[in-house]
Amino acid sequence: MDLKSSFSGIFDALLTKEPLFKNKEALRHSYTPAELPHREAEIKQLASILAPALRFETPSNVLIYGKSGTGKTIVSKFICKELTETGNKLGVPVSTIYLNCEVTDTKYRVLANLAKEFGENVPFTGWPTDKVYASFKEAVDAKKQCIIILLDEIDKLVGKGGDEIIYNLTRVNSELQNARVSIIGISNDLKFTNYLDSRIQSSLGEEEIVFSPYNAKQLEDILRQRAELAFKPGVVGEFVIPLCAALAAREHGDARRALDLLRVSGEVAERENAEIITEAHIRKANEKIEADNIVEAVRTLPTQSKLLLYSVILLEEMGGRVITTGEVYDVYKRLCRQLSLDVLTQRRVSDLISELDMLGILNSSVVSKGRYGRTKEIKLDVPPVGIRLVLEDDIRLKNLATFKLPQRRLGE
DNA sequence: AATCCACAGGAAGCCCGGGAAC
DNA sequence: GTTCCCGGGCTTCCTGTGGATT
Repeated sequence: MDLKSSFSGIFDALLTKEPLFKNKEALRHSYTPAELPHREAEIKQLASILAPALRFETPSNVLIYGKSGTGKTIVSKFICKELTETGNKLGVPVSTIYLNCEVTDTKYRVLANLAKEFGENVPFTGWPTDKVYASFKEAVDAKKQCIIILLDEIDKLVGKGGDEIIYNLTRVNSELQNARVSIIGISNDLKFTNYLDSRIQSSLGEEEIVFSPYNAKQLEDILRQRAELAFKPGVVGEFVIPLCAALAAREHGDARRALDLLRVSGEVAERENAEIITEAHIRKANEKIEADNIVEAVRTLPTQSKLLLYSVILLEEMGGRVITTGEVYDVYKRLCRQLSLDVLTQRRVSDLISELDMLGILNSSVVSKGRYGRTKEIKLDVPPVGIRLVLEDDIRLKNLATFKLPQRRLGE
């Protein structure tokens, strides 16, 4: 086989091929368009709450609710940017800090990050939390200024001692001489406040804004605006945007999902050397996104969870009865021995199974089988064959491909 | 009605690695 | 070096439980 002749210039061909996009960035989540359609009311509301900062009064704390992809983050960031800029123009020092609590999900980390924003040198671990707090306060209070702290995904903080932080931050003003601090909390979880201490509830939720999901029509407008920027003219047919919008609307009106869908559709079409996006491309893109999400979720699982998942797959492949925690644990123990890995306790395994359930990889429900005890009934929620391959791709699990479960004893 | 299975799932605390301070 | 703090994964110990079976 003559590799050289058949493949030389392979990149040339790919480069000269005319792409359908003119600016793919416009479809990314990080892209902030000049206008945010269907969020005018929320923008106005948030702006009026924060406006006092420009008169050097402390704005109320705000809680913003809404499901993912409803524009909470983008609107808040947008307002904060405007606020800082206006502040600069007027000579009023306003600074805003954005923190995503999914990453910084403990009180220490939140404080450390905040302190760092103000130039304090705080190690990412090591100090007592009080000290970090003190250092943060000192840095903030160094000059007369208004500070708005944007805590995204604030719901991720509760239960990890993060409530304490929220409480401290909402009352830090009483300990400050010069600066003023306000908090904007952004939560995906509508019932978030239920888990909070009532003292925090009242101080954090002085103002509340709810972002409702976009409907299909609104998603269309958003997509249209972005498609205009992202694609070359004539690429996006009449039906493309309504279809993408409709598919995304089924996922609780998630604009991010809609944008992903549009982008991936374009990529699929491009790869097939098509000149316009067709319905088939969109359907394919939709499946691809779903599959990619699962694969990514499985691939990044910790080893023990992978092993558990593998156990479930083996049991499922044997067919027959429903799978219970005890059975999974048995198989899991064998796999561990085979790979000479530590065996976790059943208690821990039970938690791991629940985690897999939350990730949507498994489906587990607690059932009582009367005399035969109470257990979780476990079902796989992903295609077994594909996922099995993903798991076997992990170096640590390589040897599993040859592992065989002993046949079940007869009569059982 | 009482029993009892096969776990669920809460509470507390251990251990470890990372790091600072002394 | 020793001693302290933090967070995360994990174990130990525990109490709770729905309903088939006795």
